[in-house]
Amino acid sequence: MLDIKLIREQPDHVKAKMARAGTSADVIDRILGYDEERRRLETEAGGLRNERNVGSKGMATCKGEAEREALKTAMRALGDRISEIDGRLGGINEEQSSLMLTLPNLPDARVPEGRTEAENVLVRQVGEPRTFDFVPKPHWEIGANLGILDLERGVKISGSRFYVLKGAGAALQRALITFFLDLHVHEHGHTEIYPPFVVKRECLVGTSQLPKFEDNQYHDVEDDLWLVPTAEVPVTNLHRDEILDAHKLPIRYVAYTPCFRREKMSAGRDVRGIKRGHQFDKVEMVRICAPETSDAELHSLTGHAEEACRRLGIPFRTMLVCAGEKGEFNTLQYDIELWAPKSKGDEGGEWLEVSSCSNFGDFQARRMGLRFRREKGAKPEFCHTLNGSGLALPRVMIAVLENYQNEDGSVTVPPVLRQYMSGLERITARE
RNA sequence: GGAGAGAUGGCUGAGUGGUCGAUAGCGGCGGUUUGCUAAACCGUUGUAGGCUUUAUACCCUACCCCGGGUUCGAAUCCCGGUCUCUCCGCCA
Repeated sequence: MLDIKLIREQPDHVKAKMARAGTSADVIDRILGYDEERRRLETEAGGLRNERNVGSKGMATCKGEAEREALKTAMRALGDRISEIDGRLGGINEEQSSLMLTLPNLPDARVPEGRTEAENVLVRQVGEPRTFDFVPKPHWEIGANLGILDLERGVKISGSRFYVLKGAGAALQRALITFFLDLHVHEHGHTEIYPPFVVKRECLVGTSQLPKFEDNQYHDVEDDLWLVPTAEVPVTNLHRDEILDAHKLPIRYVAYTPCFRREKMSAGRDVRGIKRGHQFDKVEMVRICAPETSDAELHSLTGHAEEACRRLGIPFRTMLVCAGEKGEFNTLQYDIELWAPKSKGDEGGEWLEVSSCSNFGDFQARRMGLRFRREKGAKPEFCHTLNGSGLALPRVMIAVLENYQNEDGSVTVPPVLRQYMSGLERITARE
């Protein structure tokens, strides 16, 4: 959420920045209209309340009965006017705040211009795609041949875009999760969190999935609980409505959770394999910090995600995401992509997005009342929040299977994962 | 799931219709005293909006879990909800 004062004082600046991501400026004018009306009514109601408070105090020390009745009548009239104004105020507040909740964030000046993925800017690439001396297979074939990935039975029990991992496939996923957690906890200084996998509505509002992306969420209507689409939601909301001591910042959390997404919009896209499903596992890093350190935090966060890729020994590249492609609620976003040589089947390989590292500035913090205090007696200020995957599992699985495949159909286990797989060096077909 | 109790400032805990943003204690902060520490004493100590103003000053308003209601007036009375605790039942 943006600061209403900023909108009020620099509307043209706000409009110009929002235009970069293709957002219309009309909504700003509507908000300003509501804001002006709101403040006018609040001032009016405040004055009337003051009048009533003074009058009511006089009531206790009133002398004559006639005077008392007259005062009572006058106060009752005042009360009626106040409730009338409050009624209008309630409506206006609701209109204004629901508009405020739909506004995007203002992009950082470093966000490149552009509408599509093609306009993202390459920041760095590490490693070169492997050249094969045999014809490599896509992961769905590798997985099926090894008996570690069962797409058909996933569909049978849960519907399209669900899959089953089996044997060494399930173990590989578990190894990746543990590897990522250990890396970010023991070497990158994060505290591990195990959060609930369902949250209240207000949490989704806090991190901005609601109201905008309601149709992408799995929602239990009976208890109004929502399956988390990412660990970002429960973990960032851990400190909602809190005022943190400055010396506790930055807070660095890492959490493994499954993620649930309807992905209604993308029917027909990325249908082959396990690239895009309704349920996937992810290890997510979340940071809460003071405003002046969030840029450094974003870069360390991105570096930590890159390190996970580096240790897997798979080529990756880091992209600075352009205005039209980045998440509309962050200020700056880096995507990290792992090379997958046959992910598009006969069309060949592609860079798979396995992490998205974003700085949200105070946007989420405002929505969830997440503040900190620099020192005793100082005014509370909004924190900055960030998050980034470290990493998203199915796509890492794709990259591992496709990059580490051998001519005989087996898959070499990346050295860094072997300690998490009872020393297994190679996944081969089994009964 | 059943029965009962409760929710008040950073914490503990008073307050049952007006003089209550709220007694008191603890903690915190400032000060006095003081070889040091401790103790004692004095003072101070919430959030947000109106509101960027020379000023974190003054003033006004709201907030005692949340939402409604009664009333001239609600922390206090009534209704609904949420959460917590105790006991019982059930269960990884």
